[in-house]
Amino acid sequence: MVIQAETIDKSSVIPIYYQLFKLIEEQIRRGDLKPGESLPTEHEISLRFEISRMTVRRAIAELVSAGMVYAQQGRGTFVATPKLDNIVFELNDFNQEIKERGLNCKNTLLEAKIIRADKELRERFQVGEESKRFLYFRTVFSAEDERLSYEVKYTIYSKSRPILESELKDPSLPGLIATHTEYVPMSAKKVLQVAVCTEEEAAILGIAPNSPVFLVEQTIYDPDLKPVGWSKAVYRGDRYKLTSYDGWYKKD
Amino acid sequence: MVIQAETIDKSSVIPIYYQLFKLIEEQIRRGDLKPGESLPTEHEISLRFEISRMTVRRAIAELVSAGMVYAQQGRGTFVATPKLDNIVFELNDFNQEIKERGLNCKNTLLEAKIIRADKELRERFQVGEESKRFLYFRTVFSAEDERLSYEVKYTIYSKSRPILESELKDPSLPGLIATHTEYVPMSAKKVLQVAVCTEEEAAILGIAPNSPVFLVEQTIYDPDLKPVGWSKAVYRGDRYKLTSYDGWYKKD
DNA sequence: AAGTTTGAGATGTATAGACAATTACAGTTA
DNA sequence: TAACTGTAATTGTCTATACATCTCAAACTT
Repeated sequence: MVIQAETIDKSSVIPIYYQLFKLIEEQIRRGDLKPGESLPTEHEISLRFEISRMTVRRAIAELVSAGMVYAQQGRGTFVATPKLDNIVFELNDFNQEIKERGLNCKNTLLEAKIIRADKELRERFQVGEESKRFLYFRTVFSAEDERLSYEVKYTIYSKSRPILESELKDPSLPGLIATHTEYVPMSAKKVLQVAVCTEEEAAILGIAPNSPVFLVEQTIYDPDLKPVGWSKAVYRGDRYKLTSYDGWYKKD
Repeated sequence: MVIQAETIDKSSVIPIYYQLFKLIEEQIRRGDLKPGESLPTEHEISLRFEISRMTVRRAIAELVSAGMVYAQQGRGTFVATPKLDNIVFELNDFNQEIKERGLNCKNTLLEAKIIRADKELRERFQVGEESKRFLYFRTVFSAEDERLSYEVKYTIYSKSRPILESELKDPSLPGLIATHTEYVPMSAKKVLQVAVCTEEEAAILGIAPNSPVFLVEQTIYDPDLKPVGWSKAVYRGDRYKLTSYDGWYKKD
């Protein structure tokens, strides 16, 4: 991994740490630095640009606080996986807390197949007639043998790869996109609504038809903001709630 | 403003900057340092605790990033005003976007009265038999003459003040607490759930009974984490949705 | 073969000092 | 009086250095 030296101007009015921050940020966004990859060590960077290690640390601190990298004492600094898992309101992964509680939970693959694109799907993905096929997944999330949510996912079919059950360990839409397509999931838009469930959803989740549910529609974008994945998830209204804390006492 | 020196232990395994951070945070929470007030200068703090100015800056940087203080070059560092309006997911004010769109919207006071505390209410506010009375509000929010949400609010009755219609310009729970009680709203806990509306709620909102709705329960706390307000709001499921953007491209 | 120790390399904390940039204010000048 | 000027105070940036702490792997011991 090479960071180019000529892009830092020590005589500029723009602080050096900020220039370095922007430089590394750019590399990550371009994909020159991929998630999981390590940055050069602080020592290396300070030598390459002939700046103090403290200044390098200041730049890295900004990246850490932006959530783009994480540092591990004794190991190094690494590019973070874009946090589609959210801090904001735990919307990203409704199931995060359940998993953290150590409950016996699992994802089950109900169906996975290649489908022909229809007009609606092509519009959603902003693609023309040339994209004929999509991948289609149906999964169920359950904890303690109780089905809690049901999700339908679509992504563009661009790699002919068998769909392995084992991959369902990360059945998230970004995970599936990374595994089964050539696209890089980079950002997400999520819309949360309330709804009453359909007959089909009620049957799958084992609840009464027309029960209230959370409905989360998610669109995943690649670095060029092209939509590369779409999903619709239904969460049992009697099993999920979202809690948020505001103000200065957040952590207590 | 005095920060006490004996509370920093330079030989502790806990970093000095963190001890200082906690110390100042505590002062702000206690109200020893009030919003708008200035902190001692970095130089003063470094002298008082006999630590380096860079270490002081590190502590202050944490406070800045936590949003508790803000620094102005050439002037000083000041305690920030707590923000109960949230950025996280616009949950704080479901109606914020509607208001920003410039729609013709208003809050209507349906009812405001003093009520006797029952057991449930006393438990919710963690008060004993001595607190006999509470304030009770019922309000409706509407836009373009359509009723969109309905909210019930409770707060401790501690000031005998007439309830003025004009005050309903800020009918938020923190606003009502600040106006009608001696308490200072400092933080909030919100729980979002889905539900089907009751007959009463359906009648008020002009929707069918058992329609799906967002249900937001909010508890407001004072600086001592004592609950000083509670509300329950119902939002029409067919009129509200929450959108969030995640990932690194958020700003683009 | 399995466990232990050691050391190199990485990030974390802390210091002391220099200079830059901004603000506020007092003093000077037109 | 009004505008300008300079100076002190304050935060912002940057350096160079020292040592602490953690990780990993190689070397060593049992």
